[in-house]
Amino acid sequence: MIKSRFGWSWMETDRYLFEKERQIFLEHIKLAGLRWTGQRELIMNTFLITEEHLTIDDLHRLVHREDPSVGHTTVYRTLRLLTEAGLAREVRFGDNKTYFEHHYNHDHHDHMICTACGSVIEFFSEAIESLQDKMAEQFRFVPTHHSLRMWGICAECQNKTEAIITAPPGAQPRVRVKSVVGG
Amino acid sequence: MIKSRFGWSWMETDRYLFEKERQIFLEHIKLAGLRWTGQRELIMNTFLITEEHLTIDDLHRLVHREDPSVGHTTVYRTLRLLTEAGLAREVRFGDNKTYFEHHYNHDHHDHMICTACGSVIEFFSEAIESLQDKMAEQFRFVPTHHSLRMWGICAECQNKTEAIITAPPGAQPRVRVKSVVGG
DNA sequence: GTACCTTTGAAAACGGATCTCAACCAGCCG
DNA sequence: CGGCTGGTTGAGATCCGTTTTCAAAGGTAC
Repeated sequence: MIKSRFGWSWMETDRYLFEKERQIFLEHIKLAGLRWTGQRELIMNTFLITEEHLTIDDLHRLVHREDPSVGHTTVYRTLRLLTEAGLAREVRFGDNKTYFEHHYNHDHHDHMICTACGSVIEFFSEAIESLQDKMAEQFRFVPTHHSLRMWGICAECQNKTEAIITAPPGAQPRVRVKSVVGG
Repeated sequence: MIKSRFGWSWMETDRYLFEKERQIFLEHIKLAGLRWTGQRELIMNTFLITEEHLTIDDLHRLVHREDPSVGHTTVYRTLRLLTEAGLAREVRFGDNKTYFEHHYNHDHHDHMICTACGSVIEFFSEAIESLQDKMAEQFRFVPTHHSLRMWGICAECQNKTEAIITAPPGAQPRVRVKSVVGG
Protein backbone atom coordinates (compact mmCIF):
# COMPACT_ATOMS: atom_id res chain seq x y z
CA MET A 1 0.00 0.00 0.00
CA ILE A 2 1.56 3.22 -1.15
CA LYS A 3 0.58 6.39 0.63
CA SER A 4 0.02 9.30 -1.70
CA ARG A 5 0.33 12.94 -0.89
CA PHE A 6 -2.88 13.79 -2.63
CA GLY A 7 -4.60 10.50 -2.08
CA TRP A 8 -6.45 10.96 1.13
CA SER A 9 -5.42 14.32 2.49
CA TRP A 10 -5.45 17.10 0.01
CA MET A 11 -3.87 20.19 1.45
CA GLU A 12 -3.09 23.51 -0.15
CA THR A 13 0.44 23.43 1.20
CA ASP A 14 1.06 20.08 -0.43
CA ARG A 15 -0.07 21.35 -3.78
CA TYR A 16 2.11 24.42 -3.34
CA LEU A 17 5.14 22.36 -2.36
CA PHE A 18 4.59 20.08 -5.31
CA GLU A 19 4.66 23.03 -7.72
CA LYS A 20 7.76 24.40 -6.05
CA GLU A 21 9.58 21.09 -6.40
CA ARG A 22 8.49 20.81 -9.98
CA GLN A 23 9.92 24.27 -10.66
CA ILE A 24 13.21 23.32 -9.06
CA PHE A 25 13.52 20.22 -11.19
CA LEU A 26 12.67 22.08 -14.38
CA GLU A 27 15.25 24.69 -13.49
CA HIS A 28 17.86 22.04 -12.82
CA ILE A 29 17.15 20.32 -16.13
CA LYS A 30 17.39 23.60 -18.00
CA LEU A 31 20.58 24.72 -16.28
CA ALA A 32 22.26 21.43 -17.02
CA GLY A 33 21.38 21.84 -20.68
CA LEU A 34 19.10 18.82 -20.62
CA ARG A 35 15.68 18.27 -22.12
CA TRP A 36 12.24 18.14 -20.59
CA THR A 37 10.68 14.85 -21.61
CA GLY A 38 7.51 12.96 -20.91
CA GLN A 39 9.36 10.19 -19.12
CA ARG A 40 11.12 12.59 -16.80
CA GLU A 41 7.87 14.33 -16.00
CA LEU A 42 6.09 11.05 -15.25
CA ILE A 43 8.89 9.76 -13.06
CA MET A 44 9.20 13.06 -11.21
CA ASN A 45 5.44 13.20 -10.60
CA THR A 46 5.33 9.66 -9.37
CA PHE A 47 8.21 10.27 -7.01
CA LEU A 48 6.79 13.54 -5.74
CA ILE A 49 3.30 12.27 -4.98
CA THR A 50 4.61 9.26 -3.12
CA GLU A 51 5.54 9.72 0.52
CA GLU A 52 7.59 6.60 0.95
CA HIS A 53 11.04 5.12 0.97
CA LEU A 54 11.28 3.78 -2.54
CA THR A 55 13.87 1.67 -4.27
CA ILE A 56 14.55 2.20 -7.94
CA ASP A 57 12.58 -0.93 -8.51
CA ASP A 58 9.59 0.25 -6.45
CA LEU A 59 9.44 3.48 -8.38
CA HIS A 60 9.83 1.68 -11.65
CA ARG A 61 6.89 -0.52 -10.80
CA LEU A 62 4.71 2.50 -10.04
CA VAL A 63 5.75 4.31 -13.19
CA HIS A 64 5.28 1.16 -15.18
CA ARG A 65 1.60 1.15 -14.26
CA GLU A 66 1.11 4.49 -15.94
CA ASP A 67 3.34 3.78 -18.89
CA PRO A 68 4.70 0.27 -19.35
CA SER A 69 7.14 1.43 -21.97
CA VAL A 70 9.35 3.27 -19.46
CA GLY A 71 12.49 1.26 -18.72
CA HIS A 72 14.24 0.90 -15.40
CA THR A 73 17.33 2.61 -16.76
CA THR A 74 15.41 5.82 -17.19
CA VAL A 75 14.02 5.60 -13.68
CA TYR A 76 17.52 5.08 -12.40
CA ARG A 77 18.85 8.05 -14.34
CA THR A 78 15.98 10.34 -13.40
CA LEU A 79 16.31 9.42 -9.75
CA ARG A 80 19.92 10.50 -10.01
CA LEU A 81 18.83 13.79 -11.55
CA LEU A 82 16.28 14.30 -8.79
CA THR A 83 19.02 13.72 -6.25
CA GLU A 84 21.32 16.19 -7.97
CA ALA A 85 18.52 18.72 -8.05
CA GLY A 86 18.14 18.34 -4.31
CA LEU A 87 14.66 16.83 -4.40
CA ALA A 88 15.62 13.30 -3.47
CA ARG A 89 18.09 11.76 -1.08
CA GLU A 90 19.53 8.26 -0.79
CA VAL A 91 19.08 6.08 2.30
CA ARG A 92 20.22 2.59 3.11
CA PHE A 93 18.61 0.34 5.67
CA GLY A 94 21.13 -2.45 5.61
CA ASP A 95 19.51 -4.77 3.11
CA ASN A 96 21.92 -3.74 0.36
CA LYS A 97 19.32 -1.76 -1.52
CA THR A 98 19.30 1.96 -2.06
CA TYR A 99 16.12 3.70 -1.03
CA PHE A 100 15.13 7.22 -1.99
CA GLU A 101 13.19 9.68 0.10
CA HIS A 102 12.17 13.32 -0.31
CA HIS A 103 14.86 15.85 0.38
CA TYR A 104 13.53 19.28 -0.48
CA ASN A 105 11.73 20.90 2.42
CA HIS A 106 11.89 17.61 4.29
CA ASP A 107 14.04 18.10 7.33
CA HIS A 108 16.90 15.78 7.99
CA HIS A 109 15.89 12.88 10.18
CA ASP A 110 17.14 9.49 11.29
CA HIS A 111 15.56 6.06 11.18
CA MET A 112 14.47 3.22 13.41
CA ILE A 113 13.97 0.03 11.45
CA CYS A 114 11.84 -2.81 12.77
CA THR A 115 13.56 -6.09 12.01
CA ALA A 116 10.32 -7.98 12.50
CA CYS A 117 7.92 -6.18 10.17
CA GLY A 118 10.26 -3.91 8.25
CA SER A 119 8.48 -0.69 9.08
CA VAL A 120 10.55 2.46 9.37
CA ILE A 121 10.11 5.19 11.97
CA GLU A 122 11.57 8.59 11.16
CA PHE A 123 12.80 10.68 14.05
CA PHE A 124 14.91 13.71 14.80
CA SER A 125 16.81 14.84 17.87
CA GLU A 126 18.43 18.23 18.05
CA ALA A 127 20.39 17.08 21.08
CA ILE A 128 21.91 14.11 19.29
CA GLU A 129 22.80 16.26 16.30
CA SER A 130 24.70 18.79 18.36
CA LEU A 131 26.54 16.08 20.28
CA GLN A 132 27.60 14.60 16.95
CA ASP A 133 28.99 17.93 15.86
CA LYS A 134 30.87 18.25 19.12
CA MET A 135 32.28 14.78 18.63
CA ALA A 136 33.41 15.59 15.11
CA GLU A 137 35.04 18.79 16.25
CA GLN A 138 37.00 16.85 18.81
CA PHE A 139 38.61 14.91 15.97
CA ARG A 140 38.89 18.01 13.76
CA PHE A 141 36.60 16.19 11.38
CA VAL A 142 34.36 18.32 9.16
CA PRO A 143 31.16 16.36 8.56
CA THR A 144 29.16 16.80 5.37
CA HIS A 145 26.38 14.38 6.21
CA HIS A 146 25.62 11.51 8.53
CA SER A 147 23.30 8.64 9.13
CA LEU A 148 21.97 7.23 12.36
CA ARG A 149 19.95 4.05 12.25
CA MET A 150 18.62 1.85 15.00
CA TRP A 151 17.34 -1.64 14.39
CA GLY A 152 15.02 -3.37 16.77
CA ILE A 153 11.38 -4.22 17.40
CA CYS A 154 8.65 -1.64 17.00
CA ALA A 155 5.87 -1.21 19.55
CA GLU A 156 3.36 -2.96 17.32
CA CYS A 157 5.49 -6.06 16.87
CA GLN A 158 6.27 -6.36 20.56
CA ASN A 159 2.74 -7.55 21.07
CA LYS A 160 3.20 -10.43 18.71
CA THR A 161 5.39 -12.18 21.26
CA GLU A 162 7.33 -14.47 18.94
CA ALA A 163 8.79 -11.54 17.08
CA ILE A 164 10.96 -10.48 20.01
CA ILE A 165 13.34 -13.37 19.62
CA THR A 166 13.57 -12.96 15.84
CA ALA A 167 16.72 -10.97 15.15
CA PRO A 168 20.20 -12.41 15.69
CA PRO A 169 23.02 -9.86 16.24
CA GLY A 170 24.24 -9.73 12.67
CA ALA A 171 20.89 -10.14 10.97
CA GLN A 172 19.72 -7.77 8.29
CA PRO A 173 16.06 -6.88 8.06
CA ARG A 174 13.93 -7.54 5.03
CA VAL A 175 12.76 -3.97 4.71
CA ARG A 176 9.24 -3.61 3.51
CA VAL A 177 8.27 -0.11 2.51
CA LYS A 178 5.57 0.69 5.02
CA SER A 179 6.88 3.71 6.80
CA VAL A 180 5.49 5.47 9.82
CA VAL A 181 6.36 9.11 10.13
CA GLY A 182 7.33 10.37 13.54
CA GLY A 183 8.50 13.59 15.14
CA MET B 1 49.47 -1.81 4.80
CA ILE B 2 47.75 -4.09 7.24
CA LYS B 3 48.27 -3.43 10.90
CA SER B 4 48.80 -6.59 12.92
CA ARG B 5 48.10 -7.11 16.54
CA PHE B 6 51.40 -8.80 17.15
CA GLY B 7 53.33 -7.01 14.46
CA TRP B 8 54.75 -4.03 16.20
CA SER B 9 53.26 -4.07 19.67
CA TRP B 10 53.38 -7.34 21.43
CA MET B 11 51.40 -7.19 24.60
CA GLU B 12 50.51 -9.89 27.08
CA THR B 13 46.87 -8.82 27.08
CA ASP B 14 46.69 -9.21 23.30
CA ARG B 15 48.05 -12.72 23.50
CA TYR B 16 45.57 -13.51 26.25
CA LEU B 17 42.66 -12.07 24.32
CA PHE B 18 43.68 -14.02 21.25
CA GLU B 19 43.59 -17.28 23.17
CA LYS B 20 40.24 -16.38 24.66
CA GLU B 21 38.75 -15.66 21.25
CA ARG B 22 40.18 -18.87 19.91
CA GLN B 23 38.53 -20.75 22.74
CA ILE B 24 35.19 -19.13 22.02
CA PHE B 25 35.36 -20.07 18.37
CA LEU B 26 36.35 -23.65 19.13
CA GLU B 27 33.46 -23.85 21.56
CA HIS B 28 31.05 -22.47 19.01
CA ILE B 29 32.21 -24.93 16.37
CA LYS B 30 31.87 -27.82 18.76
CA LEU B 31 28.44 -26.77 20.02
CA ALA B 32 27.15 -26.45 16.49
CA GLY B 33 28.35 -29.96 15.77
CA LEU B 34 30.85 -28.74 13.22
CA ARG B 35 34.44 -29.71 12.61
CA TRP B 36 37.67 -27.99 13.43
CA THR B 37 39.60 -27.78 10.18
CA GLY B 38 42.85 -26.29 8.97
CA GLN B 39 41.07 -23.77 6.77
CA ARG B 40 38.91 -22.53 9.60
CA GLU B 41 41.91 -22.20 11.87
CA LEU B 42 43.89 -20.26 9.27
CA ILE B 43 41.02 -17.93 8.48
CA MET B 44 40.28 -17.36 12.14
CA ASN B 45 43.91 -16.63 12.90
CA THR B 46 44.22 -14.23 10.04
CA PHE B 47 41.11 -12.40 11.09
CA LEU B 48 42.11 -12.26 14.73
CA ILE B 49 45.60 -10.91 14.20
CA THR B 50 44.40 -8.20 11.87
CA GLU B 51 43.13 -5.00 13.45
CA GLU B 52 41.33 -3.59 10.44
CA HIS B 53 38.04 -3.28 8.71
CA LEU B 54 38.25 -6.11 6.23
CA THR B 55 36.01 -7.15 3.37
CA ILE B 56 35.64 -10.82 2.54
CA ASP B 57 37.94 -10.16 -0.36
CA ASP B 58 40.60 -8.48 1.79
CA LEU B 59 40.61 -11.40 4.17
CA HIS B 60 40.67 -13.86 1.33
CA ARG B 61 43.72 -12.13 -0.12
CA LEU B 62 45.54 -12.35 3.21
CA VAL B 63 44.63 -15.99 3.71
CA HIS B 64 45.57 -16.73 0.14
CA ARG B 65 49.13 -15.64 0.86
CA GLU B 66 49.47 -18.36 3.46
CA ASP B 67 47.58 -21.00 1.54
CA PRO B 68 46.60 -20.32 -2.06
CA SER B 69 44.31 -23.32 -2.11
CA VAL B 70 41.72 -21.73 0.17
CA GLY B 71 38.73 -20.49 -1.78
CA HIS B 72 36.77 -17.35 -1.15
CA THR B 73 33.65 -19.36 -0.40
CA THR B 74 35.30 -20.83 2.65
CA VAL B 75 36.38 -17.39 3.82
CA TYR B 76 32.84 -16.20 3.37
CA ARG B 77 31.45 -19.12 5.31
CA THR B 78 33.99 -18.88 8.11
CA LEU B 79 33.38 -15.16 8.46
CA ARG B 80 29.74 -15.97 8.97
CA LEU B 81 30.68 -18.49 11.63
CA LEU B 82 32.90 -15.94 13.33
CA THR B 83 30.00 -13.52 13.33
CA GLU B 84 27.67 -16.12 14.78
CA ALA B 85 30.25 -16.90 17.45
CA GLY B 86 30.30 -13.25 18.42
CA LEU B 87 33.90 -12.62 17.37
CA ALA B 88 33.17 -10.57 14.27
CA ARG B 89 30.64 -7.94 13.39
CA GLU B 90 29.49 -6.52 10.07
CA VAL B 91 29.86 -2.84 9.16
CA ARG B 92 28.91 -0.95 6.03
CA PHE B 93 30.45 2.33 5.01
CA GLY B 94 28.21 3.10 2.08
CA ASP B 95 30.31 1.70 -0.74
CA ASN B 96 28.12 -1.38 -1.04
CA LYS B 97 30.68 -3.67 0.50
CA THR B 98 30.40 -5.50 3.77
CA TYR B 99 33.31 -4.94 6.12
CA PHE B 100 34.06 -7.03 9.18
CA GLU B 101 35.58 -5.82 12.41
CA HIS B 102 36.31 -7.44 15.77
CA HIS B 103 33.35 -7.79 18.05
CA TYR B 104 34.46 -9.72 21.11
CA ASN B 105 35.85 -7.50 23.84
CA HIS B 106 35.84 -4.61 21.41
CA ASP B 107 33.44 -2.02 22.69
CA HIS B 108 30.73 -0.76 20.44
CA HIS B 109 31.77 2.36 18.59
CA ASP B 110 30.69 4.52 15.70
CA HIS B 111 32.51 5.72 12.60
CA MET B 112 33.60 8.89 10.86
CA ILE B 113 34.50 8.19 7.25
CA CYS B 114 36.69 10.58 5.27
CA THR B 115 35.27 10.91 1.78
CA ALA B 116 38.58 12.26 0.52
CA CYS B 117 41.04 9.59 1.63
CA GLY B 118 38.73 6.85 2.86
CA SER B 119 40.22 6.62 6.33
CA VAL B 120 37.92 5.63 9.15
CA ILE B 121 37.91 7.11 12.64
CA GLU B 122 36.29 5.07 15.38
CA PHE B 123 34.67 6.96 18.21
CA PHE B 124 32.29 6.47 21.08
CA SER B 125 30.05 8.82 23.01
CA GLU B 126 28.19 7.69 26.10
CA ALA B 127 26.04 10.81 25.87
CA ILE B 128 24.89 10.07 22.33
CA GLU B 129 24.14 6.47 23.23
CA SER B 130 21.89 7.37 26.10
CA LEU B 131 20.06 9.98 24.06
CA GLN B 132 19.43 7.34 21.45
CA ASP B 133 17.94 5.06 24.03
CA LYS B 134 15.72 7.84 25.28
CA MET B 135 14.59 8.51 21.72
CA ALA B 136 13.78 4.85 21.17
CA GLU B 137 11.85 4.68 24.39
CA GLN B 138 9.76 7.61 23.27
CA PHE B 139 8.58 5.53 20.32
CA ARG B 140 8.32 2.36 22.43
CA PHE B 141 10.94 0.93 20.12
CA VAL B 142 13.24 -1.74 21.56
CA PRO B 143 16.61 -1.38 19.82
CA THR B 144 18.87 -4.36 19.33
CA HIS B 145 21.70 -2.55 17.62
CA HIS B 146 22.42 0.68 15.82
CA SER B 147 24.84 2.40 13.56
CA LEU B 148 25.96 6.01 13.50
CA ARG B 149 28.19 7.14 10.68
CA MET B 150 29.40 10.58 9.71
CA TRP B 151 30.97 11.33 6.36
CA GLY B 152 33.19 14.31 5.83
CA ILE B 153 36.77 15.44 5.59
CA CYS B 154 39.36 14.32 8.13
CA ALA B 155 41.85 16.72 9.70
CA GLU B 156 44.67 15.44 7.53
CA CYS B 157 42.82 15.99 4.29
CA GLN B 158 41.70 19.48 5.21
CA ASN B 159 45.26 20.61 4.68
CA LYS B 160 45.21 19.41 1.11
CA THR B 161 42.88 22.27 0.18
CA GLU B 162 41.33 20.78 -2.93
CA ALA B 163 39.91 17.89 -1.01
CA ILE B 164 37.36 20.05 0.77
CA ILE B 165 35.26 20.58 -2.34
CA THR B 166 35.39 16.92 -3.29
CA ALA B 167 32.21 15.34 -1.98
CA PRO B 168 28.81 16.07 -3.55
CA PRO B 169 25.81 15.47 -1.23
CA GLY B 170 24.95 12.04 -2.49
CA ALA B 171 28.49 10.86 -3.10
CA GLN B 172 29.73 7.61 -1.69
CA PRO B 173 33.33 7.31 -0.57
CA ARG B 174 35.72 4.86 -2.02
CA VAL B 175 36.66 3.37 1.33
CA ARG B 176 40.24 2.34 1.66
CA VAL B 177 41.01 0.28 4.70
CA LYS B 178 43.37 2.52 6.58
CA SER B 179 41.68 3.01 9.89
CA VAL B 180 42.62 5.31 12.71
CA VAL B 181 41.44 4.29 16.12
CA GLY B 182 40.10 6.98 18.39
CA GLY B 183 38.57 7.27 21.82
C1' DG C 1 37.51 -51.17 5.46
C1' DT C 2 32.89 -49.15 5.12
C1' DA C 3 29.10 -46.07 5.84
C1' DC C 4 27.82 -41.64 6.88
C1' DC C 5 28.70 -37.50 7.64
C1' DT C 6 30.59 -32.51 6.98
C1' DT C 7 33.71 -29.53 4.42
C1' DT C 8 35.66 -27.66 0.52
C1' DG C 9 36.43 -24.93 -3.84
C1' DA C 10 35.21 -24.09 -8.60
C1' DA C 11 31.85 -22.45 -10.95
C1' DA C 12 27.33 -20.94 -11.46
C1' DA C 13 23.47 -18.20 -9.92
C1' DC C 14 21.84 -14.16 -8.01
C1' DG C 15 20.55 -9.31 -7.47
C1' DG C 16 21.18 -4.55 -7.56
C1' DA C 17 23.58 -0.93 -9.85
C1' DT C 18 25.54 0.79 -13.97
C1' DC C 19 26.95 1.00 -18.83
C1' DT C 20 26.47 0.30 -24.00
C1' DC C 21 24.54 1.20 -28.23
C1' DA C 22 21.36 1.70 -31.84
C1' DA C 23 17.01 3.72 -32.43
C1' DC C 24 14.52 7.65 -31.21
C1' DC C 25 13.02 12.30 -30.46
C1' DA C 26 13.24 17.44 -28.81
C1' DG C 27 14.69 21.67 -30.17
C1' DC C 28 16.51 24.54 -33.62
C1' DC C 29 17.29 26.44 -38.13
C1' DG C 30 16.20 27.44 -42.76
C1' DC D 1 7.28 22.04 -43.25
C1' DG D 2 11.75 19.08 -43.40
C1' DG D 3 16.11 18.22 -42.16
C1' DC D 4 19.96 18.34 -38.83
C1' DT D 5 22.18 17.90 -34.39
C1' DG D 6 22.83 16.15 -30.17
C1' DG D 7 20.56 14.67 -25.96
C1' DT D 8 17.34 10.62 -24.50
C1' DT D 9 15.64 6.19 -24.22
C1' DG D 10 15.20 1.11 -23.27
C1' DA D 11 16.71 -3.59 -23.97
C1' DG D 12 20.13 -6.02 -22.92
C1' DA D 13 24.82 -6.55 -21.51
C1' DT D 14 28.06 -5.90 -17.89
C1' DC D 15 29.81 -5.34 -13.49
C1' DC D 16 30.66 -6.69 -8.86
C1' DG D 17 29.81 -8.38 -4.37
C1' DT D 18 27.26 -12.06 -2.32
C1' DT D 19 25.37 -16.56 -2.00
C1' DT D 20 24.26 -21.19 -3.66
C1' DT D 21 25.16 -25.58 -6.02
C1' DC D 22 27.38 -29.79 -6.55
C1' DA D 23 30.69 -33.23 -6.97
C1' DA D 24 34.92 -34.45 -4.95
C1' DA D 25 37.61 -34.80 -0.81
C1' DG D 26 38.14 -35.45 4.02
C1' DG D 27 36.80 -36.86 8.94
C1' DT D 28 34.67 -39.83 12.20
C1' DA D 29 32.55 -43.84 14.08
C1' DC D 30 32.00 -48.52 13.97
